[in-house]
Amino acid sequence: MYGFLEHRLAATLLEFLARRHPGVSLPTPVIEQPPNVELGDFAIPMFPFAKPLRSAPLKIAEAIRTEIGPIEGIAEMQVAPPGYLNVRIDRVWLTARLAAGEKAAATTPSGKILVEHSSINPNKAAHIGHLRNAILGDTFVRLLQYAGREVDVQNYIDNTGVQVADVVVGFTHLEKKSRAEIEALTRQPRFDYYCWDLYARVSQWYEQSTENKQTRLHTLHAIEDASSETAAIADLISVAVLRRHLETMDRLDIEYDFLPRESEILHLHFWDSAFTQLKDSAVLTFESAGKNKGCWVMRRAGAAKPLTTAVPEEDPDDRLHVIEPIEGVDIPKPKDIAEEDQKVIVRSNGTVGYVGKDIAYHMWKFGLLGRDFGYRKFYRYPNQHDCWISTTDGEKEHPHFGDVAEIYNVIDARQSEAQNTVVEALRGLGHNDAADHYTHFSYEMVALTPRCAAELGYTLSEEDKTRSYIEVSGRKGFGVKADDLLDQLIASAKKEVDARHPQVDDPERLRIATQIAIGALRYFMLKYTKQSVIAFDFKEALSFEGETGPYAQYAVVRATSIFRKAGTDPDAIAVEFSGKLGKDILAKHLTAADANEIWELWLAASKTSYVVAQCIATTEPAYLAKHAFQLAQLFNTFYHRYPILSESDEERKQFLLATVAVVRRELIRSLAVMGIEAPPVM
RNA sequence: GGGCCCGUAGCUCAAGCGGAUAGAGCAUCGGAUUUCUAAUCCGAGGGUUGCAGGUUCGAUUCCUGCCGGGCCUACCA
Repeated sequence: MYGFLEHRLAATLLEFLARRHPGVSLPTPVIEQPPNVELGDFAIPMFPFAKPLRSAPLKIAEAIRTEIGPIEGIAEMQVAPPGYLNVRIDRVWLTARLAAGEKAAATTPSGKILVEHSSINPNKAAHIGHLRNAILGDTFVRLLQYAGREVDVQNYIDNTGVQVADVVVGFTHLEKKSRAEIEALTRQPRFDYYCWDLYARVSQWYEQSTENKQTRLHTLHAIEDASSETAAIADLISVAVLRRHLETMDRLDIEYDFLPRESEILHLHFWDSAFTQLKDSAVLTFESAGKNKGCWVMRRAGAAKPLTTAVPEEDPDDRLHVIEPIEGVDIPKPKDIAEEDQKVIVRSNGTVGYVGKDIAYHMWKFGLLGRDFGYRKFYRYPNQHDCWISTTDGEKEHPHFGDVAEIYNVIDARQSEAQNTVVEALRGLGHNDAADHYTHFSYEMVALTPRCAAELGYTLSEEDKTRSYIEVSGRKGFGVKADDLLDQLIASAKKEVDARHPQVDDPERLRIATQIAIGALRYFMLKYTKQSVIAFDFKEALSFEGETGPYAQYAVVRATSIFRKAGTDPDAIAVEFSGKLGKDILAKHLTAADANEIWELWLAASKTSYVVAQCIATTEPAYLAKHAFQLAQLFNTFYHRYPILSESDEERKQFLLATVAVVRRELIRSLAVMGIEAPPVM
């Protein structure tokens, strides 16, 4: 509603100025909100018009005010020094519509959108870094759906890389387990935790001898042969861990539609198809000499001349790659600088790297590959929604995945180089339209504060102690597991609920505590802007007070309890106010002496769709978190200042109730987009 | 070396395309509960927006140069 009015105001203003000053090129008016409601609801700085119109800002504002004529939804305009045109919304116009529950005007019909998120390597338990990814991704999905878009959610499973091989090595070489024994272990409730520890042990074991390290290579090769025992074990492990990840994310109401796996990209020869096209269009070139001799390479944009002295040992930690220096390992400096402008896609031994497979996968996403996955049902959510997985020979009947016009990849900022390579490959193939609709939804990592690391029992170097944060490391088993954090949050919330509501039965108390825990966690991950590194701290994450999910949930609970006490239905009351009688009451109470404070609530409540649109345009869900918090904050202040049920003026009481009803509805909607439910009591 | 990101109150973070007096939460201190139950509210203190220039009516925001920190830069995934 708010955005609709803003848009109308801007358009009318520009049209007016263009008519009044034909032939003058004018800047787009900036529309913002004045510092306080006393001044109005929109503020338009006139300074940018001063030069082109060769007139003083105040004079322009005055001319607009007196000459522009009536605009539907706008009540009046005022000129304010040093050069603003302040605009007041027609309060009855807006509130009556808002009470009716209208959402923003329908978006222009457009195709399906594919969102890829989570993409956790299926070799160990999910940790807080994965939570940020999944929560950002899932919230973005909900934002798109709120705006009326159709969305497919995909979770890319990298099940053939070294990270899975490492855990296989752990089972077969460290623990000397048979396939049957491993299979029995996969049925443990938290098999992913077992793998978490084992993965860390394997990394240490590799460092003990070069012989041990050889095992990794042999295992990796064995996995590539789909008919081998090792491949069967790898599949057993990765599928079991994947199932655990789905369960963990389901605790947070995060669901997927399709799980494309790297094994199928390999076995269904996606790469062959992509490779042919990439060669034909000369995106890839063969190196016959030099450092990259025998490789197929891509030229890299804005490339680098590394001066690396210390370093690299891989830790292929999902799509969130962590690279850690290994002491005593010295890598020679690259000599030929020109070769550093190249990105190796196919190695000299003929095997294709990760980026190559990603290029093929993205060609498939846009329907440009000419091949498709096989599909079978893999996981059914409690709400009967099916999640599909890729296979080589699937079911005949399946939904149509891929082949979309627009995609979003929720992937850590550390991967932007790789993401750019994929986009450039698409451009090189002539698919500029696809490249233009490829969005890397980039965000910063979650790290641990030194204090948090110490709490987890890790001993830190003196250098680490001085850092503001320390990266998590799957390879070292250094991090906070997602399920552990959730368990801790639930336990903490449960204690409070138990103390406050002894009359409620225990299963219900647990249900409420779980909703609060999810609210706290999801809000925590959303309140930071994407480009901010979250330095994870238990104290902050476990907080239920102040700018938190439970604070907003509590506002809804309070609002709900007013209606329960009053014995009325909030939505019915709101709708009544869109009628003639309601409008009369609104007109009376919104223009009263103390009306500004209550009007602020209505105004804030009118912004949900506007904020959602902003979140989508900027791929920044944090704005919605802020919106929900502000609504809750305004409501809490209002709640304290205005006793509602004891209001003696019946008409005013209805007005206050309508205010609560609308704010409550918008708060519930906003929280729902963040995947947060308000419990019945708190 | 090159690319991307960050530096704002004691701490953690905000600040729509450059706009009016730089805002929240936490922490600290002082208040509010016969009420729609305080996971709440009210108030106070706390800022040379890393430093130095530049652009202009106006800069936390844009440009340049420093200082400090992070990530990326591999025939790993």
